[in-house]
Amino acid sequence: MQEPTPREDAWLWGWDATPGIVSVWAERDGRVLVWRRLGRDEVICERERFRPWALLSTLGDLRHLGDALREEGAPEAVQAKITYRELSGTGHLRFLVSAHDGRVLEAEILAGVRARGGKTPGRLAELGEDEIVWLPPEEQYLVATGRTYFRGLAFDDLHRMQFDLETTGLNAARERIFLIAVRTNRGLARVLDVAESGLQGDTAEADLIRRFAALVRETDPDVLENHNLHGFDLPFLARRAQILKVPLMLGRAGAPGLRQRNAGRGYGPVRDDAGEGEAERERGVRYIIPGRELIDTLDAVRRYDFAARDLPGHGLKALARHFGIAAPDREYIEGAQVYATWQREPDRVRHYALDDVTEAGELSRLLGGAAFAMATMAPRRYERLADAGPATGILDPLLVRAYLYAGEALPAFTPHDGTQHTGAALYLCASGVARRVIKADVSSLYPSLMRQYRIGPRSDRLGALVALVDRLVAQRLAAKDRAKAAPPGSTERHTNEAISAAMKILVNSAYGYLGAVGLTRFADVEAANAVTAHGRAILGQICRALAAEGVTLLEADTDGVYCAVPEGWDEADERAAVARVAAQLPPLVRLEFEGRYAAMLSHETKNYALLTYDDHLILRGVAFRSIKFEPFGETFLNSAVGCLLRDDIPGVSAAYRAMAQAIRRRELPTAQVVSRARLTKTSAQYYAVRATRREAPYEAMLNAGRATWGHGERVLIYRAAGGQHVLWDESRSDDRRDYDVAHYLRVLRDNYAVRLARAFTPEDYATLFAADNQPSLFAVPLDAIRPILTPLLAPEEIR
DNA sequence: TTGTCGCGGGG
DNA sequence: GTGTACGCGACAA
Repeated sequence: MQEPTPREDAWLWGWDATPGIVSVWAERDGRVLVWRRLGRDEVICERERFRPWALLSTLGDLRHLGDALREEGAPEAVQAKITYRELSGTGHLRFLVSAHDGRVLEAEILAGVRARGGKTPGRLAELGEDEIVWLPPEEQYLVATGRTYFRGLAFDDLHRMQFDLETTGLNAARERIFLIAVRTNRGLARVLDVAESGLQGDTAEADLIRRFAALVRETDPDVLENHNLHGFDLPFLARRAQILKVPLMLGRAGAPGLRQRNAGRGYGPVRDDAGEGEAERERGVRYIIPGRELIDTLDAVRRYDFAARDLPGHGLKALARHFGIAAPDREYIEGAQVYATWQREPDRVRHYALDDVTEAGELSRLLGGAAFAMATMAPRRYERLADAGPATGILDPLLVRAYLYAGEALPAFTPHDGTQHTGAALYLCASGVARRVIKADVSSLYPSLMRQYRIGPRSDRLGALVALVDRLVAQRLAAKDRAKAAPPGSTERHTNEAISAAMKILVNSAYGYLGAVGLTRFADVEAANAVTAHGRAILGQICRALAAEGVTLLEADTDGVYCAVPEGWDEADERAAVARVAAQLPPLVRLEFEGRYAAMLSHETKNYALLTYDDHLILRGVAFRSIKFEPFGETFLNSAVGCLLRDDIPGVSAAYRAMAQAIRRRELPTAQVVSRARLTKTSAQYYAVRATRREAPYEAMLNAGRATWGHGERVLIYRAAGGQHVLWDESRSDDRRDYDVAHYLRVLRDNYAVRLARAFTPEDYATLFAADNQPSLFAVPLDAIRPILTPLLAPEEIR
């Protein structure tokens, strides 16, 4: 492999060492404000100028300038209105033009385009991507200077403020803010609310917003953050401030008010859940403030879950519990109950809101490091990198900067030639119960293949994408080693884990970049297909080689294989077999021993249960875990599948009979049979369609005497004897247990017991899950029943 | 039944 | 000046 060169490090990190940049605010005219943190309590704002630039495919549209257009370095260039430089290579976008004032540059290019006839664009942004590269001013500045955010800073050096609004409802047009909790990573924790002011109505809310803005300015954080900040708190705050005519001065410079920027639908920020009659708000608007970065922890959560896929949901409370950051005395209040609780027990709501901001801050520290680390690499604002897709939002800017740094012309977008995109391989090789299971997988298969076979975009003359992947992989390994060597909980460890996470995201998006035709400049479907073809071949090779080692294949998916090893093997044997298979693979494709399990229930592709050697049950896939499951079903599945994998077959049957009996005798509390529903129709909408189609959640509302409800309300319902739908109130102390026994017995059988069907012959299954307590006369004794494993696919069939 | 759209979050 | 995934439920055909 090639030695690292300074050039490739400049591609990845930029080249200017200016430390401590925490925010950049640039104007089209070439003025830029740069905030730099020099110490814990010192932030300076530097006023600078940069030379706005654009990259054009032709100088034709600037010919009208005559002598006012000069080549860079020419003697007359100093007085020239616009200068240019022709980049090397064969790329399409080859003229780097610049001016003292970006508005002049824009005006002259537009004048030329209009003079050419045909188009009369009002803004450069309307020109085609094959005619021009015209970045937002901050990015022009960062690309041209080689600077990035946060050099020399650790994540905890940032001054981060979390704030959380408590409101009377979700609709900013008619509901109010009555409380704002504020917290920083430096120990501030404060609740501002309307009660403490003694004011009422508009005056109280306006006063609250003013006090909040004053606290932000006084505290002067670098970052404002919260969970769903862009989707709720900022738009709500902006709307209330507008309605109440309160100047909202939250930034470090400029006029009051939040400015908007467009953002795609991907992160779904602003949507008005107002219900009918309410003006639809534009989707995909985000807010920007000079001098402070606005960070939404929901973005970090989505990015994390994109790879990890192990989150129970994306709500703050569930996340905090999942990551173990919820305090033991955490106050919980249902969203819809917050205001009512405030009127009765204000201190509970204050506690609750402080718990919210505390968890948001912890969550940010836990998952926000990757975006922080990306901001030390890519030439974009931190807040943009925090919500950007890794391919179009990060790799693309890195490549554009790399080409300009190399003085190389950029290619035009590759047109879509209709080539079909081909995908990964997925095989279910056997279903049922297997023992002594191991998982072997290739970490980062696709980028490894890109590196191994030097597969990059055809138009990438510099080979920059594959070079970036090389550097990212090497430096990620180094960061992982540094993290491991650092003490747990230390800044050193956190920083290096964040770098590693960021690099992993970028490495894994390199393949997606290739396939994103029309979205990324260097997209190349054929290259992407070459990668997946190699991937399918490698998976097949791994499967056949493992089978030759004597193991039984269970499931193979993209880059990993579950299989069962023969009786008598110990862990050393397992590792040795995987190592022998790994040795047959190309050097950069690293097959790893990922885990070993006592047993596995293979149900369908991507749906299985595993029992670890320390007796933990892992359920994967919608067949085994879903938010829709009734609690009793979840309980039953856990115990029945647990018994199955522990080889306690009578236990499986006992779990079923016990649950059936608990339902039949109504020993099961009603809370165990409720299911969750979200009311997506308002009461009026439901009345309109009720005649044609009745739906359980709404019928439950009506039966409970609730004639009206809002959009988005979450309810718990169950089916009562006689088929009536009933609303379940968690806070109710009495429990009549009037649920529909026959219905829930069917649910137990058809939705839950059926998940174990692959583990048995049909006869044995019927015996184990007999409808009554008396197994049929012909049935075998329970302890004679053995689980089965059914082969579905021979190793030779995996190609 | 099958296909398409829209959601995930916040009070 | 953006742009995502994936699996699911709701709704329409």
